[in-house]
Amino acid sequence: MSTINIQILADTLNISKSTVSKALRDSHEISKETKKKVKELAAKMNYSPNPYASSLRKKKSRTIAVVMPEIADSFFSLAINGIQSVAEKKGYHVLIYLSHEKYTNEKKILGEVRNGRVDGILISISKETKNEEPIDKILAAGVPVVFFDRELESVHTASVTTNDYECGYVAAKLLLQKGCRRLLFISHSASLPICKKREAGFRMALLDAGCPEKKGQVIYGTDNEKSNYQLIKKSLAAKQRPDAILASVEKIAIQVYIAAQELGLKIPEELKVLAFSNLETAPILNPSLTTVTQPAFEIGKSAATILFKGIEKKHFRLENERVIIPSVLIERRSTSI
Amino acid sequence: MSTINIQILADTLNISKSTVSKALRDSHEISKETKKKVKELAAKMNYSPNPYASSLRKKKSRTIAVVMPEIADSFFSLAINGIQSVAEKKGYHVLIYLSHEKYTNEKKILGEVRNGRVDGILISISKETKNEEPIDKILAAGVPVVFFDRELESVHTASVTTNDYECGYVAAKLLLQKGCRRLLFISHSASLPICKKREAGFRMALLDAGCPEKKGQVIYGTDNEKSNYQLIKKSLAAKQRPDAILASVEKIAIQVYIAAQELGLKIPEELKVLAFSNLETAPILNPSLTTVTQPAFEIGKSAATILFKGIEKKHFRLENERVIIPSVLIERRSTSI
DNA sequence: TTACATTACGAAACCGGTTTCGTAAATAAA
DNA sequence: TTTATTTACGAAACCGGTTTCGTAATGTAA
Repeated sequence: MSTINIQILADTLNISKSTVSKALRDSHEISKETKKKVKELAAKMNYSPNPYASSLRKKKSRTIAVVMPEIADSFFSLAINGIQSVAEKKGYHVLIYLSHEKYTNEKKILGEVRNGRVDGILISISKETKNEEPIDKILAAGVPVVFFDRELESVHTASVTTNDYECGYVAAKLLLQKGCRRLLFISHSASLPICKKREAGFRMALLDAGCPEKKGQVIYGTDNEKSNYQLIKKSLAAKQRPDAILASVEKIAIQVYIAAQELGLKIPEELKVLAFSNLETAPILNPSLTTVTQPAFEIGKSAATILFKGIEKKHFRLENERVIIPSVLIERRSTSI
Repeated sequence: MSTINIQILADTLNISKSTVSKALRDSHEISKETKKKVKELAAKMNYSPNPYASSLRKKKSRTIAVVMPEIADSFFSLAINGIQSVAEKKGYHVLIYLSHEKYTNEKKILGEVRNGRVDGILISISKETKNEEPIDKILAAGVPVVFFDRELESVHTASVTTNDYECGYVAAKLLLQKGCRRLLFISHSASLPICKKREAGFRMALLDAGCPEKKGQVIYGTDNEKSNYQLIKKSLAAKQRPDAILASVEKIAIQVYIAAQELGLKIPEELKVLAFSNLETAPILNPSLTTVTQPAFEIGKSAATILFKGIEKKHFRLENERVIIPSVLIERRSTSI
């Protein structure tokens, strides 16, 4: 903790601390000579004002919070990159919180950022989250909130998402076009809006193609990679095994590859695979993976941009901002005929 | 910004704010009944104390900063995970800063966390960083700093790294054992200690194997993926092309795969590849990639643990802490004979 | 009954800035 | 020359907590 403060500067120069404060922030009330003296001394003494003292008085923290389920995931790291790029330009600091997909963690986190710690919040909700109360409390406290990717639809605030329904539809359609008939959608959540939309698109594509609804055409993974692996392996080892898998997230796709490899199932000949994924390695997988690639960086960037509007413009109506940035389907070998 | 503060609680209950403050923190000076009243009202009003007011008085922010070159990289996201897991348990908040491999960015960031904003700093330096001044200033201000992965050796403080020299040696040795003779080490920096150590280990293995030192056996990549791709492609297209590549970082390995694919060079038959990498997809690449896998999570966890010792124990001597957590060589198909 | 200790609380200082407001001195306008 | 205005600065309040210290009321020991 630096022991040098504005009072020391003032005493050293035999002026008042108000003068120092104003001089450092280029107030018109202060003469050029005084400003020069003050700034030189400040530089010499490596003085930098305590941000919390300033925050207390100004009621602005110049800090935002990013609340996410996890970080070791291509989508989320790219999204943070996008968020950070905007925050950096604006001169804001970024606090990172991980819910680890638990509602209770998320609730606790949200309780800790409701009290002036941050000027705004970007959040991608946990799988478990259904209750809007923690977020509503934040909004009630006047702190702007923007959802990115995973939203809670019942909360009236801005969101930046991608066209999940369409992507689910298009992905399933591609698999159908490639001649697959026993499609399996492996989702990482039965309740998250993004997953439900992808699932709905998937189901609709099957209906449109005249495929009868079958039970077991959608299964739900967990957060545990091993149990997902078991689940997938079991499903791929069944007599009536799927001939195509659509994975809702990259972590599941990886387990599908491993399970298929383990079982000696050839992709794409015996099993086609398509995944929602931001894996940089998709083009060099064995075989290269067809993906629905989300604009992760742009989602982060756009969400942050909207958040800053909400922070800086008092009468900006966040709840009217519902941005949808389309994902891109990139065909690769894992779905070739 | 929540408008409800300790004064409002006090007024509502017709007691003083000192009593409220003490009651909320279970001071022995306050009677059970008063504590109960205060806590109930606080809960009812969703009161949560302003952390910056508290920080100002206590001279503790319960916040740490993590300064890294980038975040969209498996190593760094896993490291953050490790850091976060410790911070969470300790009840600390985590600020994330990205230097984007630029010294000037890093310097600016370090200037902004020297003033009470954080109680400690975890840093992995940028490629460009050679000057210890910004970090020394922080240490001089009494803020503990711990390096993780990328350290600045001239600064006297704690560091958590991996056994880079040995890994460089072992990796090269493996490639030699597989019959390769024209090894190429592609490094992402000529100056970073971790890269220099890996390179030194690599060179030593070649010497020990009686391979004459050749120029061009080590080349240096940039931060730009396209230019790395060009560099690699050029090198692989040369007459005397390498028969094995050791990549110092996963981003480079990916470009090697893409370039080899583009040139129709078969891995591992015509080119063996080994990379320092934390890619989750290493086992399912085409072909699966032999890696030196760094204990990213553990490095983050260990660095954070040491940092908190430095924060909490006044007389803990950080400069004596030099932890080295070994990496693991995992053989896969990309180096098979 | 007196002296001393304990309990429970409030007033005020404090952390380190920012902001408001008052004012002396210098300058401009009348 | 007098009055109005501008310039440049300082004193003090303020942000919202925490902490120190003083003290009235009650309890306990001598």
